[in-house]
Amino acid sequence: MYSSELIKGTLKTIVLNLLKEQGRMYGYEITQRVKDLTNGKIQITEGALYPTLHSLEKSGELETEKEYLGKRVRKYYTLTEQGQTTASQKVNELTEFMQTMKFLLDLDPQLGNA
Amino acid sequence: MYSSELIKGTLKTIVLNLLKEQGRMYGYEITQRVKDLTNGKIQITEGALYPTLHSLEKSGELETEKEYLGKRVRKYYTLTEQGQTTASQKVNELTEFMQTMKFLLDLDPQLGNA
DNA sequence: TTGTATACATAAGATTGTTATGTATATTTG
DNA sequence: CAAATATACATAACAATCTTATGTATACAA
Repeated sequence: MYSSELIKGTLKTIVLNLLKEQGRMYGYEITQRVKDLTNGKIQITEGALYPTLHSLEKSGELETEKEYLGKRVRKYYTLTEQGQTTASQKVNELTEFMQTMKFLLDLDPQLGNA
Repeated sequence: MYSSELIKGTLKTIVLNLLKEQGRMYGYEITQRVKDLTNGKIQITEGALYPTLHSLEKSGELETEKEYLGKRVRKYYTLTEQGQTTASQKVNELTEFMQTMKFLLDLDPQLGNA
């Protein structure tokens, strides 16, 4: 598990990117998928995820449809067109940021990028 | 300039690493060095830096000596032994986190690490 | 002499996470 | 079958950490 400060600021990007690749997911599924994909190293808490999903929906990046499994409810999220654009931008920004950080930490001196 | 959320959680690592490489720096110098090294893409604000330096000093990672240039004061920071250990740990953690994030964002599918 | 740079510091406010709690159904296990 | 665990949503109190604004003070450039 990584110290939680690191995850700050990347959560929206993770969610948007996952939805871009998977097409349609519900909240709980996102937490499990991220946990699986990272061998438990990144664990999104529900207290962080649900407010983030609501916020992304409010700002027009996501739309929802409810589905009923027997009596239980699931809220599926999909990217809007705007959300697709935002997803790409966020991923690009994070990628560039990580390259800059690598350079700053002298981990990839040969790259010479900044 | 990167959106500021991304910098959250990496500031301590940046500072500790810089001091590890440079040996001795003062606050303002750190802001300028980071700005230069990243072509202005990462700009540490003083409102973020000084509290961080004070916190790192309080927790025993840094020690200070004052220097006077005429009438002006400068506070030079150096890593303690504990600070050197912390610096390495933080850099390692951030590096691993970035690899995990890369994998999660599917930027390096061939690596297969997580 | 006025603006910009250097150099420190702190406080109010915003953002975004953790931890705790709540509700409710479904499934597994002793 | 009862109890624990997993699924699935949600929100609130609290904490950490950043931005923005403000303050003090000296040095230098236009």
